[in-house]
Amino acid sequence: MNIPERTIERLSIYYRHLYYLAQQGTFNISSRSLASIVGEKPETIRKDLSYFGSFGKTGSGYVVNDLKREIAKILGLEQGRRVAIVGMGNLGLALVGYKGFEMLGFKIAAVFDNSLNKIGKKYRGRLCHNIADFSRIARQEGIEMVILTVPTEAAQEITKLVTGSGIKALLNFAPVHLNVPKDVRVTNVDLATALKSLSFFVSRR
Amino acid sequence: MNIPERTIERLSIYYRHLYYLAQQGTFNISSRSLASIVGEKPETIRKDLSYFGSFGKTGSGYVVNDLKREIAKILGLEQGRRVAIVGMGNLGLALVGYKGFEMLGFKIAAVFDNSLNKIGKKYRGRLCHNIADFSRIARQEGIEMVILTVPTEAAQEITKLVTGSGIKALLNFAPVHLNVPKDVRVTNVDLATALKSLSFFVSRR
DNA sequence: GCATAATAGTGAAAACATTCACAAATGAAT
DNA sequence: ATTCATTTGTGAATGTTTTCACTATTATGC
Repeated sequence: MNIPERTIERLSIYYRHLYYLAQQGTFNISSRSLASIVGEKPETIRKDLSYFGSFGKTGSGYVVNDLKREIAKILGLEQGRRVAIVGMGNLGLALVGYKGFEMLGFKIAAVFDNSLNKIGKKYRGRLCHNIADFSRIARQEGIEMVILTVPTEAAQEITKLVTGSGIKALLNFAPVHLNVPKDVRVTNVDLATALKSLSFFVSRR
Repeated sequence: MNIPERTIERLSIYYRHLYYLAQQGTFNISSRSLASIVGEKPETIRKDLSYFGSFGKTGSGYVVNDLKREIAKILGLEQGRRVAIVGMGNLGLALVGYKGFEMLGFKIAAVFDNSLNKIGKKYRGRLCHNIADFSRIARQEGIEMVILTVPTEAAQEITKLVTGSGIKALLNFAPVHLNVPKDVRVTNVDLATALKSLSFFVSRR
């Protein structure tokens, strides 16, 4: 069966809210209530979950902790994935300090740059490595995913280096389309694009 | 006619690449070449454009500058929209310095925070205002869109303040679903979610 | 224990988005 | 001038995602 991409995105969102709910001690939740929290429709949530199994109980809904665990399993969050950030500019720096990542089971295990000003310095307790050493250190640290916050001009070249070292998942903040081998997954986060899309809706009001 | 949401997102991406192409002096481009640059199919590009008119010329493709201008018109980028950033934490700070915004016709006209440590300070040349004065300053500065980089706990409350001042477009970085009046548009950028979605694809390899 | 309300799960229908495939127009080459 | 290659724009076909609507199950109140 083919699982819609949007389903995966939504599962991530459900996960986060289940995390909050668990924290504040909520035991049970119906698809209806969860829907109103996450801003979706109840049937969307039920359908999304149905791709992976059936986790609820007719009449009373879902057990928050169980559902949270199931989604973690689906998304592969249980193993505490190890992530590297490449590019210690403003954005990279902001992301090293972003609590959301660690909270959800990601471990920022290494950071890289190519500038001599930055290599050897510590950023929130993490030693900045020379990007030239990526391959060795990535292996050593068990890096599985890379967050790319390098300047646009450098993005493609560094992508080549990184995928050449066996990385199969990239979160790319540079506003370019990266050419990668077929088995590598890229997710683009394009801040200016998000803003431009919004602008369209401002215009047509 | 109903324009697909993805079409709008893609137009933004086309726009940026047309901008680059224009800068480097490219005069003409076919849907085929543009497609390979932006990572889409040629017919997707043509279909996307067809919702708004017909801008190409059979046999020779599109004039880069003209198409760029047309898309700018569609997305409402021509008027140099004025944007405020609310929340001068790490992420807000990184975004004030993000060149992509200004380059594409957005003007970061004001920044806000609620902390006395930050109010009155300058961030990349912009005076940080007290969030309590939002309404007045937004009117004064002609703010149309807000980038929200406040802590999760504060996001809903500040959204209320901001929409209460007549703002109709929000780019939200806080990982919550914001409740807003029907005529307000919210785009969520959720960094941890993007990473989690990627994680799924790492798992299933 | 029974009636009523709440709720999950899910095929089927509807809505939405992409891709195909081709006609018509243009450009280039000779 | 004619042929051939290129390319757009677009209906139609296909594929994908969401929503509907219903069944079956569980919980609750009396």
